[in-house]
Amino acid sequence: MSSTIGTLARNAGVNVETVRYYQRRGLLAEPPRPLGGVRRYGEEALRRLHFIRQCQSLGFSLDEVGELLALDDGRHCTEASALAADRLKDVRVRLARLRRIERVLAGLVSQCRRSRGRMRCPLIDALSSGAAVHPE
Amino acid sequence: MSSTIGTLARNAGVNVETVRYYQRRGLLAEPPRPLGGVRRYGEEALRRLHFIRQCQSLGFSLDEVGELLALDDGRHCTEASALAADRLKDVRVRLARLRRIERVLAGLVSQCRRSRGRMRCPLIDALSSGAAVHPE
DNA sequence: CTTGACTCCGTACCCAGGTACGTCCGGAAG
DNA sequence: CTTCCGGACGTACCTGGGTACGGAGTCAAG
Repeated sequence: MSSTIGTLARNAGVNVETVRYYQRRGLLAEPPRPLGGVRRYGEEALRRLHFIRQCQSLGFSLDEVGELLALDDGRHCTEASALAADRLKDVRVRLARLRRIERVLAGLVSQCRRSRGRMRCPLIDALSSGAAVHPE
Repeated sequence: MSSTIGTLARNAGVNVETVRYYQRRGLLAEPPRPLGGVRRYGEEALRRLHFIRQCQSLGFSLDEVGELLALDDGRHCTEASALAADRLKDVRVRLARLRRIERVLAGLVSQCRRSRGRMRCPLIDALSSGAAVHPE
């Protein structure tokens, strides 16, 4: 059940170069090469790639993925959850920021719709003056 | 009331190099230089810098800022609000993505807290298996 | 007149997260 | 045997949004 890098990459849904890149970054082991032959990757490598992608989809950077991998034996729950809590905090900050942006943009767009050419564009004006953009 | 690049940058709260960078990107005019002298920047440049920063704080890329600047006479409300609507759509997509991440991370962290070392770390396990990470 | 702060300009570099390219080499199919 | 695919490896390049460097010129104060 061991595959070449191309098959591994396809199964994991990543590019061959990405697999190599992860190896260069030390996130993925390079299996030994049987004298001039082709490397073979097993289940382990595939699981590892899934792990990395899951982490990324939760917003962990590749550096953080490295830290999580060091805890991969399942026995450092405290450390791992601390890392996740950091990430969560960060996500909440970004969420708040994005919600503000949504509010402001939605307000500007709807002002524009209401004022159909009767005056200067309220959107442009708001951007120029700073009004309504930082309404705290 | 005209200032050198350093003063302008301080007033706008950006780096001198950033001002130059915007000039290179065509977002900011370069005032003529009086034969071997030092360029002078007026109110206009400061307003422009504020405009750019406001746009950025709403998530517009510098390319989009360029488009908005082309509409800066306040008479292209339709185009400007279309741009903003695009941005808003995008913001909402990112918001949804981030909300999912928040949900998953919060769930994992609280599982870890509840299971205090009684088993393999549920966070690491979830990342390895993919369970709970893509719960749609 | 000199010193020190500032400006000008071009170019190179930073970060993440890869992608692309060029060359060589092994293995399998025809 | 040749042909061709795909892997191996190293290096260069990409995007965005800047930052840093270095040598030269300018300006104002002492």
